Amino acid sequence: MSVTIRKIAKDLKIAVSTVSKALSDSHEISEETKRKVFEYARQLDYVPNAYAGSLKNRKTRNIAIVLPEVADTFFSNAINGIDSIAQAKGYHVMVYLTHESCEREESILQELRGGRVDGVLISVSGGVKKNSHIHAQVAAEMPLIFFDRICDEVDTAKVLTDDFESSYKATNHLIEKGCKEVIFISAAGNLSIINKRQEGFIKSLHEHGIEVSEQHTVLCSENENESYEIIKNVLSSDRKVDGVVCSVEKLAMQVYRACHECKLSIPHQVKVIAFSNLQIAALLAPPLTTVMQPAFAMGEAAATLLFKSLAKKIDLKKERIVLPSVLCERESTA
Amino acid sequence: MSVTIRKIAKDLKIAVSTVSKALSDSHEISEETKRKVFEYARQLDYVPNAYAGSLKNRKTRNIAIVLPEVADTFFSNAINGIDSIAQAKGYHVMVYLTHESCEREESILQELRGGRVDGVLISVSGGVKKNSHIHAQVAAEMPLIFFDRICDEVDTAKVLTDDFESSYKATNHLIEKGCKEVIFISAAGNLSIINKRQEGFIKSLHEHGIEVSEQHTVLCSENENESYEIIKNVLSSDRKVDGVVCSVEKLAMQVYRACHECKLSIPHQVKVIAFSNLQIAALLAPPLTTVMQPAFAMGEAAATLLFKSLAKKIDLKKERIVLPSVLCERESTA
DNA sequence: TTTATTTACGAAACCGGTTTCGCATTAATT
DNA sequence: AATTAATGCGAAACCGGTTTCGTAAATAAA
Repeated sequence: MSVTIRKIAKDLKIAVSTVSKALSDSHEISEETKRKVFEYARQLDYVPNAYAGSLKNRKTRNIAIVLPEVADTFFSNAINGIDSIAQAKGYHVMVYLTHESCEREESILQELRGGRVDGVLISVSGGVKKNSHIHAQVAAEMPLIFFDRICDEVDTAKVLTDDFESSYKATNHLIEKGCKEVIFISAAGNLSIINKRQEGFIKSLHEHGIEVSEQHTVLCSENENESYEIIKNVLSSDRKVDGVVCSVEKLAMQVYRACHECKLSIPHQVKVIAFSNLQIAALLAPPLTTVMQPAFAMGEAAATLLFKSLAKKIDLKKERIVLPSVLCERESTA
Repeated sequence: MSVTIRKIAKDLKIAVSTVSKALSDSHEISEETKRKVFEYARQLDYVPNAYAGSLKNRKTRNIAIVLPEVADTFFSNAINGIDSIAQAKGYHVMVYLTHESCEREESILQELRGGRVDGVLISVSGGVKKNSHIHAQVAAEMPLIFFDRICDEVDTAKVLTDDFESSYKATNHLIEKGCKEVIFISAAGNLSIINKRQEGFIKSLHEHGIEVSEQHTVLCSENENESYEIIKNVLSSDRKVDGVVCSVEKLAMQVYRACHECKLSIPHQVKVIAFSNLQIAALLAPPLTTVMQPAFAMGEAAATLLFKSLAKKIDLKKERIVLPSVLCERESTA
């Protein structure tokens, strides 16, 4: 049995409401009484029940982060950014992993409608089924903010990077370095950010007078080894691919593996650039040129929007924040 | 206003308790009534309030993970392991980052006593202040389980790896590969796992007839660049260090940086082995020999213990699970 | 037929806070 | 001195569920 305000009230022979008001430092209560209550509460090591009050005022001081996975530098840094703001505001963070499953994402969002949290920050899964209706439904009942992997159809706040431009620049970079046969690889799924990146890639090809075909975009799998095999096949084909834009961090590893396996030298035979936030990119063999997203700042921005919304200071529907990515040139594209 | 059982009761002209029982499929309620209630609930898209019931039965179906950081492969994999079990059991996961600060850890644990969660999984911070009394206090009120970074003084369940043995083997490995001047580097903090690893290191030196001095163990900093400088100084000194055991993943990066900077060839001049779960260790220049901890399995084990405890099936005080680490030999120690 | 038991449901307490409102007592105003 | 306002506190409702207990009607046993 933990200590409650009723016990304090009983022991001090005062009303429950008096204790409650005293603890919240209400002006209705005399300094004398407050002192007594605070003193006794401290003595009993009173910790208020986190959810008792949440029934009445509908505030849990919990927020949810819904994302595909945590073992990815972008996401873990984003969590860090969100957490830094949440901790400062005295909020608690719940983490939900979808593992790219739409079904899971759907059931998670469904559950979140039960008032377990005050708001949701989400980076949508890359599964097949579309569940934007669920997103919209949740957003109608509580603040919901997209970060990075957004859902265009849902009318709420979004925090993202300049995917189109940065992918365009990344592709330009490869071509300027002399690549003739560039490919764009992505994992399965129908993600807006990947589409944007692919569009940027295509724009670059167009501008360099390259005729774009389906062969230029390679669709990998969610499974690492499958992706590896697909990449190996493409690289070892007689197309003589000499440039790869990896739209996601995970695939960069498989490209490296494939190049090692096929005895293709990076950057001499194949140049590689990847969207990645890996800190150790500089220590790879060879150091990997990356498009680094401002993951921490995006997390901060998304969380800040959420708390402003909770304080009724803004209308989420009007918010859209775009932060720039940074191209870090290294030896893999030298 | 979300829909509540009271609204359902009112609309259906039956009692609140009837609705509650019907929804929980109680035998007290006729199939006929249950059907009506379920039907209407589905129609209104009823989602029960997550915390209303938690007041009465003291179950939130939330668990907390308290750990130093999330941008570390060990921790992110451990979270994955925990989450996999939690999701299966229908529990929700709250994540708390301490950033190695004891003060933060203390205030987090203090807050958790307010019944926000049903149990805690913790990997303690490496700060200076000792706060095992808080751990003990929390453990007295609710299930608390240590994983990896344990707190010996607190009498509750612990899930860890064979730190002593694996460090002993790692050091043996270096010496067998011909290293004469081996050092052990660790970050600041007073962690049991680091102490164990250091003891294993020292045992190996002893057994190989090496006289152990303070010089053999190098204390780095929490700050990356400070650590880098410290490591660089040691490696470039006239001691001719030719073997490094990194007790934490983060430091391996700094060792690589330092070797590159000082033009020390790995493994020819310096051999490096690190406690690390990095998947891309094999892609570093050169591939890094690692002691891999079973992070996912440890998370699973810890979560499983927690849920057994919540089901009153076990006494946490008697539980202690030790999982073996695996030495992955690569070129950095060739 | 009478009594015992089961079935199906309702009323109300309860969990631990917050908040509204009412009522003394004291202080200020006329 | 009489009226008004402010102060300090208590009783009780409330949030949205669960759970206990009581009871009327239907069924079974005596």
